[in-house]
Amino acid sequence: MERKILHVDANSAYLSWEAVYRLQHGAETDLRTIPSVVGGDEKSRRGIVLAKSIPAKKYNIKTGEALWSARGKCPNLVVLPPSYPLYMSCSDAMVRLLKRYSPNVERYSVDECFVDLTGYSQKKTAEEIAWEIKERCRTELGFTVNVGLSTNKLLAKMASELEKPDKMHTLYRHEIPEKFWPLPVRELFLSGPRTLPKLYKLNIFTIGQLAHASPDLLQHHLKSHGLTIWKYANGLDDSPVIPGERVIKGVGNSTTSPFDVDSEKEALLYLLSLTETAAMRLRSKKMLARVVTVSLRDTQLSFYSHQRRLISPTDSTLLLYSQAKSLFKQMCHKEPLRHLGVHLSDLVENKFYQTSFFDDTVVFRQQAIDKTIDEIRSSYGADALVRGSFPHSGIPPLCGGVYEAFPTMRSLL
DNA sequence: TCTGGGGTCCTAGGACCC
DNA sequence: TCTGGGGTCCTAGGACCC
Repeated sequence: MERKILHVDANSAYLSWEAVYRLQHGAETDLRTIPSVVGGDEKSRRGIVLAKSIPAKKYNIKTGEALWSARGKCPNLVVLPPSYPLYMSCSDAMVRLLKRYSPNVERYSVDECFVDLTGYSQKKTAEEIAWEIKERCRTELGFTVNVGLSTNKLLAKMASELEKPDKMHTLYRHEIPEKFWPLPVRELFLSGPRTLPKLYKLNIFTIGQLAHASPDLLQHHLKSHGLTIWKYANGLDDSPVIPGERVIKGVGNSTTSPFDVDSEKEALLYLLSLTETAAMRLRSKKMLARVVTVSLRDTQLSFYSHQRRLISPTDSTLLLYSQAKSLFKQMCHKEPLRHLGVHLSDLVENKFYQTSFFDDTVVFRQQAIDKTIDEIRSSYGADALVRGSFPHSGIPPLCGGVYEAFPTMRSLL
């Protein structure tokens, strides 16, 4: 049976949500009507554009661009700091609205959802539902969305991007030659900045040209990725809409330091801080990690990473930190550091290991300490308990800190 | 006066085994 | 004497998404 899949995408999500919130709290100007962006804090070197208004887009301001560069393009640009809890509640409201049409709602990211309407649209057509969702987001939630409708996730997602904002479009198979193939190939999902030059070299500039290229040729030049985007260009995708919480593959934390980190002492404090939050998230998900990765970015913006596979998986902050520490020492970088990260992966549920593997009393004691620390922090706040090495170090004791706040994303559909 | 932070998946090459 | 070949696991790095 042909599926009916919707892709719902909040327009300029962070910025729209800020605008709606501020209007509801007495603001007179709608931020969506003036050149404005949501951006990170420049003083701590996080100064990039996270979301932009449509007027800001007209100044050629791009997401991810440095704020100083954006101000160069538009001197009276309004810059707002991000407020992530607000975005999460807006995202939740959107998901709740969508679940009134089908239980099969997949939160793809904080501002994008897929809905599988197959079997849930008896009274109205899928087109009518898509239109109604778009209207209700605007009238009931106060922000506009784009809705794409097709028979698979890829085409639904591409349909939602055909025209913005506040639009509903279909992209059914028979519409592919007319609506999809004339688009520049850079518009295609998974055609990123590294792939495009390779496609241009093969004289592929539109999605249609990619669709008609030889899959063998593409595979030869782009490996499996070539075949993936060839399928996408032909509108082929059979990935399912997966409702509910996704099984997490890894948890990581990384941070840009406000100052260049040029001493091992400071670097290790950062790694402890990052490990602490990553391990807390790991424990809150009742998982253990088998692989620890340390990543570094130096002031030249070069990126390095080292990882290590552990003999047995663990969720202990101090065990994970001792691995991070030894990985860091092994990396013996030279340049001052700008950015540090700790990532925990190859996760397993901790119920399998909890009782049988650890008969080591040191490990038991460590688990008890971690549990107590987690409980104190969840009852009295994250800063209720701080390791003694952090005060006056200039380094926050719990870096990252986005605990359960954000939904995870899938890099593939 | 310097481009965040959270993810997922893929690939090449080396180690090691039989 | 002059080193096969297939498979698996591990690691570092790359690419992409929002």
